[in-house]
Amino acid sequence: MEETKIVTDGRHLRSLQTRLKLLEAAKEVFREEGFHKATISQIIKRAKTGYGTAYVHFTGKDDLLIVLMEDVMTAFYSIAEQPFTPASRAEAEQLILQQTTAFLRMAESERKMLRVFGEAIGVSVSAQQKWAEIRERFINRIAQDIAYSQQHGLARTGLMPELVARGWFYSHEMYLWEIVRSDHQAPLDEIAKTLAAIYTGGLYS
Amino acid sequence: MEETKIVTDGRHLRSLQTRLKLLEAAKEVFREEGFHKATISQIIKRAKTGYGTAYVHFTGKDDLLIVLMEDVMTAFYSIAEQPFTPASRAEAEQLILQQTTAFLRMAESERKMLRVFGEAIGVSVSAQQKWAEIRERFINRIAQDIAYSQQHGLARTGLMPELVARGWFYSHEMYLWEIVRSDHQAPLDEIAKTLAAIYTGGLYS
DNA sequence: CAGAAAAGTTGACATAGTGTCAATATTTAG
DNA sequence: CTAAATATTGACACTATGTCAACTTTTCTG
Repeated sequence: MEETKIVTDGRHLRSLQTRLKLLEAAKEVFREEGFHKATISQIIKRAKTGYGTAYVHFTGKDDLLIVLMEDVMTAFYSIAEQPFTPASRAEAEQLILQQTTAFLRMAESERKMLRVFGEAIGVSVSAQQKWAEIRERFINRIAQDIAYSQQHGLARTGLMPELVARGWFYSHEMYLWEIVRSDHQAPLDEIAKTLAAIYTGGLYS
Repeated sequence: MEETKIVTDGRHLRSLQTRLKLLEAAKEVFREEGFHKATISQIIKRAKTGYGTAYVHFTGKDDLLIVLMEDVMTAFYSIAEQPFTPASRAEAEQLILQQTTAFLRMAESERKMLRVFGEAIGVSVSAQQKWAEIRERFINRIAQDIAYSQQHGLARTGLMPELVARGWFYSHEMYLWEIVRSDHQAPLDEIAKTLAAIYTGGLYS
């Protein structure tokens, strides 16, 4: 049974301070340099700690980044967990457009850290796992929404909700990275409109 | 004006031999170790050349891999360049399912090298660029196909072909990486069916 | 065909970063 | 005040990269 105890212990307090200094420094260095170019030496220098200290508090660069990602993750989760109980097809379409838009806007508002994270996903196994967590949570939730629509006679049956949800998330995820890198040509709303339209109505209907 | 000259020159011949030995060795090492774990030392050892030699022929590990990707790329291009001139909506749907299936099967048949390439994309800028080339070529071609369908009254208008094509490719690309990593749960044909169904008919039609 | 020039090959070296650990400093407890 | 517990530190060993001056092989030329 794990328990979060409030520690007034001065030693733990100092340790906690150091940990926070390191996290703060890491955030700055990551934003300025990106994941690959950022080094432990840069981080400890800015945090004003010794080299080894970083390895006492974190297992390495990945670990440092993953802790920093928690904030961004909660924002993601709040989008995924939006209630979805439409009574009509029109309402369903509206909700989906809303969710799509919120998802893409996130890319814009959290651009800096997501850029670093996107870079890390390619390199670090633990960053990859963390992202997979976010992704699976999203996909599960969307799959639930699809099942709901199918059960209420709003959406066509005969397609597996989990597979549709995965396809949905994948196209959104890639557009997210595009926006994070500022590679996108079209305005954000146009992208959201297109994604939602294809997902709900398809190209040939 | 560039020209491919046939060289009978013994020096160039030796050089070419070395280059090929390096490429062959690199292919083997990459497949066995993956991109990150593979080292130049391993490669030159297997190619039986000196360390510096690798850097005479290639600018680094990325460059070596990119040359090896050419084969895989041509296979991809042949799928993208399949003719698409359907006369009816049914024919269009059939062609799309075919293309989707071919794309996903590629992931299976070229799994080994694609796995390495997928790893490299996260690390190496040049691998990233090479993949972007493949992607853009695909997207352009699909956008053309969509425009064709729109112009012939088969597909709905009011959506930008380029944006739809991008969404299409993105969901396919991610499923491709999933298959490459053998992470996929559903059988390949089920995935293809779902992707094609959503793309053509949407979820709510 | 000798020997100079050109082209190709090589491994030792400088550089850069990681992660570890024995020594050191600080805090708490008796 | 001293010993034990905890936290911090930087020097060190290690791994890999990319460069370059020296060396080898091939071609050219008188």
